[in-house]
Amino acid sequence: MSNVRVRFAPSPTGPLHIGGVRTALYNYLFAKKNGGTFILRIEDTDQTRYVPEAEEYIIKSLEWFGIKPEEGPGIGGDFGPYRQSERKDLYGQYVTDLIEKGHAYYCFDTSAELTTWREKNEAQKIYGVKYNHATRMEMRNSLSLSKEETDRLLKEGENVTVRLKIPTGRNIEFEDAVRGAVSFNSDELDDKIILKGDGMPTYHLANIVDDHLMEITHVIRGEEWLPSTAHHVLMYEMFGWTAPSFSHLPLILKPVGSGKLSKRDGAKFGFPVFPLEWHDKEEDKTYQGFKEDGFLPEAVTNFLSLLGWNPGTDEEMFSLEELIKAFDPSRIVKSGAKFDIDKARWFNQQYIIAKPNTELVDLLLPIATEKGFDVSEDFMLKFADLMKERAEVIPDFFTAGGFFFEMPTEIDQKMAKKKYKLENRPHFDALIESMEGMQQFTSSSLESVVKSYIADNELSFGAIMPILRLGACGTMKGPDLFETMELLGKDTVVSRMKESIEIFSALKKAQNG
RNA sequence: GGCCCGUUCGUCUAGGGGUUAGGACGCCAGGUUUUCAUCCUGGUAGCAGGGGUUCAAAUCCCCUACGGGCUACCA
Repeated sequence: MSNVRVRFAPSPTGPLHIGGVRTALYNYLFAKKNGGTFILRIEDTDQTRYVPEAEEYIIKSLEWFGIKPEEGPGIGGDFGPYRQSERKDLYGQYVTDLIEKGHAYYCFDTSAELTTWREKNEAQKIYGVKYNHATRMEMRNSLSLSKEETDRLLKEGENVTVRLKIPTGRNIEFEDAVRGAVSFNSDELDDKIILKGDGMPTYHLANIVDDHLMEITHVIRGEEWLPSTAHHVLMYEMFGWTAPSFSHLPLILKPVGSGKLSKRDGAKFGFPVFPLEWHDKEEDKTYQGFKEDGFLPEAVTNFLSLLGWNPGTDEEMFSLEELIKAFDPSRIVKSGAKFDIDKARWFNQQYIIAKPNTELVDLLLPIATEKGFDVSEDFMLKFADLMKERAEVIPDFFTAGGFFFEMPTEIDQKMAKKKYKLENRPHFDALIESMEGMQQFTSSSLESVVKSYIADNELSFGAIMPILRLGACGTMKGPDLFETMELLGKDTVVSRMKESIEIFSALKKAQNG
């Protein structure tokens, strides 16, 4: 029995984005690989940025991918509650502990004062001024103020925060499982706030306390946390706790340009950055998710797993189960990866092709119904089979295979003019007549009827086949013509052909003047 | 500005002293298919730059450049 315990700890400030999904995925894979436990913890300590729908969205998204937490809000577990807001009362004693040990101190500066202070410094071209060993005595806190003054201010109780007292002259070194040794000079670190004016802990405190209390053994999170890990390591030391192992994941970057992938990039580049649809109330805007854009969850996890990790072999098709077997955190890449939607689409196509037709129908039938097409499950089964190799995403079935449901209003006129010869009209009329007379309208009988007609009349395939396709489908692109016709059915094919031949003839006559 | 992390085809990556620097996506060409797609074959294209160390450097060291992250009473 392994005691590996990892957590995915998102902040419910909005929809989970694709980078978050990958972080969750790697945590999940690592836990499963080691027979450990994967925990979901909601870090909702920032009440100003809290978005009520976000938590449910996060849970639903993970569910869609098949990433199941064993402990978490709504799931339970022995280490709950799993929402930090519900753990609020628990953090106080740890703050007191740090203050008593002389590792933390009270501050009375208001945020407005701090802002003014920073601006004043910036005006003198001093950028990124820090609240630290060099400046703390100029500020209003329990270190710089007299005991009486401190007590008085504490009694008033307004604007009281608690900061970490970072020791000077320390070299803080820790081993990152992805990056190796990382070191910081403690003189460069700021005295981070650990308890806010509203009584809520900041990420830094809550995270360390909860990771300790929940017995987290491995912290796998985004690279944006690397700099503050120095603080975290120091805090473990101050508390006298053993720090977990740290792995900092490379960031997922924009496909072009620079910077990490953001919410707006989806709209900008025309691909989703969220798993599921998200309605942003503030902007009154709806963002499509991977699901709505017709991606399969298993394709997305496969693609995402390879963005910043590789198995060390040439293999790249991995189900979630196979990923668990293959996952090795030591093979996580150090540098950021640009999001490549083309590759994501390729993966999706591979998964569509491999997916059983019945499962495809589960996805396709509701869409067909929504579009107002009255079709049977059996029809959709055959449709899925014929179209699956032609779809990168689910909607492609309907854009590329729309003619299975209705004759396109826009037919490929250019091709019709090129391939249709007026003198062949009698042949098409004859072919339509033979089709009408067929008992069995199957692809094989259709094939023999058409092919023997072509042979008997010493015609070329090129003179007949394209027109048959165009006449029945309106487009040159599609699955095997005879199988397509079989699925379309005799009545549809015959009536479409009759109409089309008239149109083609008219087109040709107009062209000839 | 400061601190930290990074840099191999356009993109994702393998390769960690001796390799014709490998694979995948994309793109191009050919084959298969009466079309399209799938599939198959081939091609295209890369070690950021400069110094060291070494018989030998993509690989180890240093510098530079570039990219990224952090620098909030946000996570």
